[in-house]
Amino acid sequence: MKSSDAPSNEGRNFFQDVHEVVRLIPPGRVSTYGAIAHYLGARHGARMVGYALIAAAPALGLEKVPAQRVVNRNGLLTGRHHFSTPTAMQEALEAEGVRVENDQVVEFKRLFWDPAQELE
DNA sequence: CCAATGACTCCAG
DNA sequence: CCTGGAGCCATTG
Repeated sequence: MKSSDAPSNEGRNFFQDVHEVVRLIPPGRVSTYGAIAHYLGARHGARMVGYALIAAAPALGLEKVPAQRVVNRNGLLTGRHHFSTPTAMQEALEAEGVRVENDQVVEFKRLFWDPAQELE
């Protein structure tokens, strides 16, 4: 197994790790890609975390990954376009008690949940 | 195998 | 203060 043999064999481990952290996010809280990436070691870059959620998108019904609780560092719902509906992400957040205004999480800094800090 | 894209982040002007 | 460009790493074509 070198390059084109087992791409998702070990890679899936990374996704599963992201899924676990995202799943551990308490209701009414939000996290960021950078925080998750940093918790995993900040070696993969924040972008990979987003890709992990894309890979987790079909897993939303299987793994129950609350990707709506994951936003970018600005608290902006960058990935809402990847949801079933462009408002699904905001609706889900508001259902959790998180207010979203102009595609941005209100009091995001206060609702920010850092796995490396909370889980330590 | 090489090139392009992307749910991001940081640095510089 | 706000806008733009480069960096990073994995997935996809």
